[in-house]
Amino acid sequence: MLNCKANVGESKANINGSMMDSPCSFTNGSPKSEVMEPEIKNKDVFKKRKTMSTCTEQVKVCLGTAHEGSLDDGYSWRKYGQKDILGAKFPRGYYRCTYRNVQGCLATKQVQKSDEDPMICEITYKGRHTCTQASHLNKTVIPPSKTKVNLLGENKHQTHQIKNQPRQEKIEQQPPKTFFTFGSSSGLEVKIEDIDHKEGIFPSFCFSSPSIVGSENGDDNNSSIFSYTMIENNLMESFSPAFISPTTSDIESNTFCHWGSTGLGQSVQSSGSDITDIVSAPTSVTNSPIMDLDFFFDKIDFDTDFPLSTMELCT
DNA sequence: CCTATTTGACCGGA
DNA sequence: TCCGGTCAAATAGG
Repeated sequence: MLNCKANVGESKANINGSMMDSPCSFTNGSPKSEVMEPEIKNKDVFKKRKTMSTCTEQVKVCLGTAHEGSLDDGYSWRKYGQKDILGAKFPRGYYRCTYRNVQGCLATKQVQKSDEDPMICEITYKGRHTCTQASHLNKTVIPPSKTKVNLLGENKHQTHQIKNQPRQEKIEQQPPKTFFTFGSSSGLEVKIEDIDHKEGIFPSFCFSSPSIVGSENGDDNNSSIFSYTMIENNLMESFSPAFISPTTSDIESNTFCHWGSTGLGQSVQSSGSDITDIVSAPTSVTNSPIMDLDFFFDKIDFDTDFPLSTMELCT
């Protein structure tokens, strides 16, 4: 955990410059540890409310024709409640990590459909995964054949959003500092915003579906900027192995993004700080040298600058 | 039988 | 008192 903090600090990845203000309290040995220990002695206080709101991450996901169950961030979740929220058209679902009891993982998430667009799910993550989920590691790299990712830095409140909005490529007002863009104009757009904290709690997202190749929508992605192949062969090679390899020996996933496939193009937007966060964690574990991602991301605009030859590799 | 989901009740902060 | 979050019994599914 100290590493976590240290990395956050060192990784100048914090474009916003506010990362050091993070209230994230996931610090080993901290008396304020959020770990909720079962209060066996006193059953009356069993339902004592947790206070782990310091680390949250909000994500908006457009489901398209899929249902929310198909959303897969790489972790296993178990639903423990559903609640009608005042002023919201749709009930909010409450999920906790499947391994809560087994491994004491306190990660939770809330899923609620957007009022404005039922196709959009707002997912709020709370807490950090302390579990080690094999499924998470296994699912790491199953990207769609053609994707377009948009990772952009946000200055406002580091909120993560994930969206699938074919009609709007970008809705941010702030000039993006860095971004990838996977997927076509008709694809799934994923926007990630980090609201309350400066650490990436969930460094990766996986929108997986059984159909990856030859999906009914596969032909719609001809306009994709680059494909997974391209990412793997070109983009990812630009990073240290510790960063890109989902199969490294470390338990903590070193993967940056998970791409499953819905058969639709997908795009991901993430703040640069998150990218750094993602990188930082594995770095602290592996001690592997890692390149300066800020430099990297600041230099690249995948929408326009990626070599055409690379695109051709993807076809 | 085991695990996951549903759903009404309960808790407690605002 | 309201309402969001959680619990846990009932239920469903493999």
